[in-house]
Amino acid sequence: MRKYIENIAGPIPDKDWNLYEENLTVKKAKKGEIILPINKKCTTIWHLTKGAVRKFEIDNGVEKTTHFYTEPKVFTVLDSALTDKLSDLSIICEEDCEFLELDIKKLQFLYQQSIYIERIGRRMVEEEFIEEFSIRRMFLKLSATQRYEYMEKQHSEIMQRFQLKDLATFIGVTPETLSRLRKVRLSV
Amino acid sequence: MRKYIENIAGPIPDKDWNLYEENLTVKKAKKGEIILPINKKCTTIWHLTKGAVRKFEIDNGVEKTTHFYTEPKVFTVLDSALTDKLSDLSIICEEDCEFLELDIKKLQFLYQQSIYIERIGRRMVEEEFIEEFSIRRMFLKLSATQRYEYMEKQHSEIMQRFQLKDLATFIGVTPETLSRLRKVRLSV
DNA sequence: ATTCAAACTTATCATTTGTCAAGTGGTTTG
DNA sequence: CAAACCACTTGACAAATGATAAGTTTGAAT
Repeated sequence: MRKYIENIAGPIPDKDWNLYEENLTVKKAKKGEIILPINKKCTTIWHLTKGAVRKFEIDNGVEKTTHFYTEPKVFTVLDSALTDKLSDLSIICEEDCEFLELDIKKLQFLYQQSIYIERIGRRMVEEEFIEEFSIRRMFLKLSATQRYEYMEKQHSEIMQRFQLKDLATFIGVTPETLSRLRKVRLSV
Repeated sequence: MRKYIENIAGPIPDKDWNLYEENLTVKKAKKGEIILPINKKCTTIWHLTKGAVRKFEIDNGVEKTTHFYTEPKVFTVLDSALTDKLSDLSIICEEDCEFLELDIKKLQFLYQQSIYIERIGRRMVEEEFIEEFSIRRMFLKLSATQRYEYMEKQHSEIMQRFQLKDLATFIGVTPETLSRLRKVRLSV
């Protein structure tokens, strides 16, 4: 996990890393477990060291997947973690998972102790922002079929570790439509 | 501009703010001017103090608007600014504008001098991330008509200061379709 | 191994949106 | 002032997608 973070945030002195690490708690969760339910305040930064999780919202009773994460990855529900708002997203384990958990209040305290930890925060969010924007551009410039093909090529791991119905809502179509897109694609 | 930034990033000591401010350069641009062309590396953080600008990409010869900004606002093209990649976005002034410009290399140097400036960076990107995600959710859960109504209610300033054809591509429809959505809406 | 539930596919039909083409109104420019 | 341009609208038709319902396959649990 240190290597993963340093790869994004740059080298971190041992002293600062130890301070960060001291505040991490090991957790495990089984496939199907919900690590954050909807309408609960998010107070945790998860460091996914093993497994796969999925973030989704409920829209008129239907799950709409917003993110797929596989190890190694650091994630949270940012607007709930930064404010007093309850999360309108839920996070579920799609495989047996292992995490290092970090309390958001502790992190905000650590930000004051170490410019390197503040930098971890900045760099992680910068990368997430770029990823988030690239997903929106996928909607602006690609048709549903092209979005499926893009995910297939650029994020093939997602195709293997998550369900098609969840990929469907992620790319903004119904599962039935995705099924049709795949059929057409095979016959070409 | 200091007030705007402190409102997001929290109070900043005079010493650190002065360091930040010393590196800002005043610039003006007329309506229609392109402050960042496509295929040029982005090296600037703009602080928009007056006016309105629009970010767009070119998709098969057609402009697709990705962002609308009005004063006060801080913006850049993050992936180009952080890497050596050329920008695939362009930024154009939709009104006569005034900016405070900050060189990205200077900012990265400043990050090492002041944890408060590092914090400005983190907090600004956190807010941008949340905004970016909320736009994507608009695509996931709203129809084209609902996206238009959402923009009308939540971002009425955009309706007044930008063109409908650009709002159309921003919400992911053709200008013709937006025109029809508006017509239906009026008759209801 | 059998059973059951859920994921995935298929089909039909209605709705939404895109494409292409033309028309209107306002603004700019020579 | 006239001409040209641009934003916006409208219309007709084609293509893409959603909704509903039913059928098939897969995988998990007993």
